[in-house]
Amino acid sequence: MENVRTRFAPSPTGYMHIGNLRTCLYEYLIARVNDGTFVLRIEDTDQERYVEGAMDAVFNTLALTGIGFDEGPGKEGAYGPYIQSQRRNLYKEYAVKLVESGHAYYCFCTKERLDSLKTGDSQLGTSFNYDRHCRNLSKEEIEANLKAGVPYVIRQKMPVDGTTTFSDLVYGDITVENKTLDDQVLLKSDGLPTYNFANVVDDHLMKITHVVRGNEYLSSTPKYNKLYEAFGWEIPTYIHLPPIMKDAHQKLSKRNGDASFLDLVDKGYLVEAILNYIALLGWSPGGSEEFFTLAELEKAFTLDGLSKSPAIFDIEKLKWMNGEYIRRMSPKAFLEAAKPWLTEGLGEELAADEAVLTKIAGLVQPRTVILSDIPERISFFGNLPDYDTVLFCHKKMKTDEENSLVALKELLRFFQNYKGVWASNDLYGEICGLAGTIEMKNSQLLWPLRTALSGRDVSPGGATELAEILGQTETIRRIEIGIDMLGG
RNA sequence: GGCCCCUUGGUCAAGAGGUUAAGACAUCGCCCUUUCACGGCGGCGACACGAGUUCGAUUCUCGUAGGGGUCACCA
Repeated sequence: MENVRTRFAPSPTGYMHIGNLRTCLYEYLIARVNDGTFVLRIEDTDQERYVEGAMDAVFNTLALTGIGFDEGPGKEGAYGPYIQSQRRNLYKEYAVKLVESGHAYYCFCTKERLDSLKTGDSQLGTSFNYDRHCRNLSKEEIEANLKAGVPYVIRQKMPVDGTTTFSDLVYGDITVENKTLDDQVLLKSDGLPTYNFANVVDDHLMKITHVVRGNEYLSSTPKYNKLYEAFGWEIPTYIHLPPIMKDAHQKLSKRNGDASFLDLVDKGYLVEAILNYIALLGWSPGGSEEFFTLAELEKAFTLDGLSKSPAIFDIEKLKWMNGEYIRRMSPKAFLEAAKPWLTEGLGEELAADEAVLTKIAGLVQPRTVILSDIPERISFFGNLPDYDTVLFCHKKMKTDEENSLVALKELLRFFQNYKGVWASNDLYGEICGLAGTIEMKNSQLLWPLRTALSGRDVSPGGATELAEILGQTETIRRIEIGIDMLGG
């Protein structure tokens, strides 16, 4: 089999959103699974829409995800350059070739004429198609216009009747009537190619075998095929992907911050989890295994698992998967990843204590869904928040303000005299023992303790786990505060 | 509006003529438990509709409805 070559061809007009990334991922995987080549090509022929920094976003995203390209900017292969603006002089030659072979023609129509055609059409409620005014100009007219320097574009000459059928790997065979095909512009009056034209020329020149893109291109694909045929080039395999939706009606858009890959990373989603989740949006591995690393996807990916219908981006499932990835990390890896967030929650000073940091990380790891949850949940370690004494009342724990006060007084005495090992398990055992001797339920000591230590209705870890981290002095101080608040 | 595409629970999705129509997320309940979370067990919940083909259609065909895409000298 010939060498499979796929390409990711972003235009630098904004950041990478989840939909772009998924397309990129699939293109990469199709190459990998076939031992093929993955090419990165930057399509920047529209100078007006160019966005500063957009190229960096592409490179950063690829670097972060581990999706490596085999050829592209900075990694020249045999078919460069890989930035379209650096190929600008290449396309005209091909457009002219098409004119000569009778598959395209010069068009001298003015913008004004085209505009009036359009408004006429929209009044009729029909779609706009160029009226082919210049399609049959005489040789003399063309020569004269060119000589006089009249601005022109080159248009593709579409067949007037018959049908065109193309084959897509996910959508099957699709047939359209040729009369619906517009004589589209190939070369703009500035001498640069349109996207559709540059795409075909570049894909051919770069020997792309599998064209993977969003299904919004489904309706222009017949025009592509006519171009390939006109040149006598081999038509690539098409793989059109359904969109990723924000809800039932709207595609994920660049406007929405959540749709940006880099934003999700900033919010504390793990790169691996995002990649794994989006791989599953529009592709099914067949079995029931849902967890795939990039390396595993490179082996497991199959074209027949691709779906035709749009998928809604479900942040809830991503969250779940992110939590799973976090729980599967080694404590060391988690500490590493969570460090900035832990520091934010604890403050520089407390976070500098490696032992404390490690313990808190241990408490927080099984409870974390996204990293950005962390700071808020652990801030009480550094500063006891103001809290209301109703927190001491818990029906199931059988506590109220009255018996909580009793409990805290007992606990204060206990901690003041405690000489044993300052570790959660030891403390837990001792406190349960104490409960027995003063005839209270374990929970009637533990709940008030946890409340006094955290000032929160929920905390990552139980009473003695918090005490272990807080240390004896701080534990005593917080119990005294609790007693004070309960009017003791 | 023309043309093209899509349609299995709230969401992602298996299934490709005969299944009690998988699984996952979410949700609900129970258990575990020093709060929360984790974990375990269980519940609720779907083939858009109508014809046709067939002994039999979620699965094939045609319509209808709903949704999406596309109709630029943008990509």
